[in-house]
Amino acid sequence: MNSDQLPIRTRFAPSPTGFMHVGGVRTALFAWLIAQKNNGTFILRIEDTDKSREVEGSIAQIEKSLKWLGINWTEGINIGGPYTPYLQSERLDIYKTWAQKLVESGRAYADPYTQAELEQFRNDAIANKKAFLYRDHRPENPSVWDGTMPLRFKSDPKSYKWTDAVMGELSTGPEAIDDFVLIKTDGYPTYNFCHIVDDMLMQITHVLRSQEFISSTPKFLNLYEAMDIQRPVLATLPFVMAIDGKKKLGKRDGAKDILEYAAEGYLPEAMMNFLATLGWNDGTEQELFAPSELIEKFSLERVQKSPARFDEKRLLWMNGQWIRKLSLDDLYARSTNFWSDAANTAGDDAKKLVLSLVQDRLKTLSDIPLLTSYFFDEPTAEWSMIEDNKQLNNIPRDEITSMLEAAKTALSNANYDADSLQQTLNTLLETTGQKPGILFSLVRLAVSWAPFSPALNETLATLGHDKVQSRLQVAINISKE
RNA sequence: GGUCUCAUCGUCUAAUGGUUAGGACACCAGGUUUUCAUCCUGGCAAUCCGGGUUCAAUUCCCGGUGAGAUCACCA
Repeated sequence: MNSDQLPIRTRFAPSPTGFMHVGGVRTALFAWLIAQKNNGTFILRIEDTDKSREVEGSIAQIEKSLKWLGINWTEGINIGGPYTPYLQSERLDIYKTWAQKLVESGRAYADPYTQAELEQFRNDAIANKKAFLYRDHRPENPSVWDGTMPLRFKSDPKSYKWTDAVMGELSTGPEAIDDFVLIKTDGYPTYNFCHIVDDMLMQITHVLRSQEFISSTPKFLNLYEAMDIQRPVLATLPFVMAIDGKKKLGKRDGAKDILEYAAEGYLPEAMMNFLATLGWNDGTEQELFAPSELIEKFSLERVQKSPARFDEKRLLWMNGQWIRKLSLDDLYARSTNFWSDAANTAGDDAKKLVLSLVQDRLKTLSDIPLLTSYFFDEPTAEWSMIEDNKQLNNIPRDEITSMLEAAKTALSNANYDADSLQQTLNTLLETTGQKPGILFSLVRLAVSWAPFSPALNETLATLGHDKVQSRLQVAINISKE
């Protein structure tokens, strides 16, 4: 807790067991924000000590996810730093050294029992309605640890009170402390042991982790004492819950890969904003925070203690807000992978112009094809759209035809800029004596055959004279059938 | 079962020993010469329950209830 004067160093230390979901990313984000805010260092360490759970390609996936969000590490995997290596499987000698120290100080011993014997102890405890504690079965004269048996921590059960930077005052009784395994028989350390060693050696000042670790914290406190090391600031983050479930968001419960959101056209700014404000706020009524504002304003003290549901509707709204904040050039640069094939045959200027019309209508970048298709592809006329339209469904066919013809004539001589076209359309309203709700609806459908589109004058201007003329002619022909 | 944590609108949250308990998302209704979106206006909607302390409790205390976590040679 006396880490205030030290340079702030935080870490994110995931296991390579698959993709990253929003819960994990939020933990990384908060740790990163603390480091950024304090001009500290954010470290990426990989905890690959369970070979059976390892998933091929996970590390690359984790790196890609963090990079997409803009969470950059300046020390760690693939970068190096003063405490290399940052892959735990390459640090086995280090853990062995520290384990040996515990053996020598009498705080670790070889576990003589088989799995079956352990199982028996456990079952007996359950049968007697007692909590199972390994330390009730400590061997009297443990043999020398040669690596063929698990190495266990010889705990010193006691009550603890400690302060968590998020949760506040926490306490437990001695029952929470047991002799846990430090080194497994495969030679790898357990998380419980190696993260303590690494955090110490890597000079980590703030340890942020998710709520499931709160009940193992007393074990860590006990080990810190046994190893005589000053513990870092501990911060426990509440869970991110699935929106419909009551369980923490996890891969089994349908949590999505963060990169799926990228593929669906969410902006990293929106995702970061959303995750940061899921369980944190700055005390004002501000909802939208740019990354730089988050860095400036974030604090662990204002992190919520209770779990939060992951509300994708709020994320969607936020994404729309962030899309609208982008300059057209920036938006265009980010839209590269989202255009339809037909759109991609058009030039940059054409696409950019269309994009400017739909920017306010986008919730995600993947809405682009749906909102812009008729600018690049000839739409298929669906007369039912006129028959089902509540403004148009009572109008006789011949009147529809004559309106379309009048529009075609008026527009054939128009100047194709938005202002002139609005003039033309207004004049057309007068000459036909129609209400805008009728005439504009009809023309809009005839040139787009889309359920929605930008303002009519802008749509026409963007389509251009030739497309407008030919599409109106198609509509006229159908109206006469 | 043991241990531990949490509890304000449907959701994310603000606030305070005295407020009409505020904002945002979602939803509903109206407005902006068509539609959809944006934008604007309005509406709906919350302090888990019971005791105590107090002139006053959503806020402090205790007890319930509910929810969650953990009890691995996983992290």
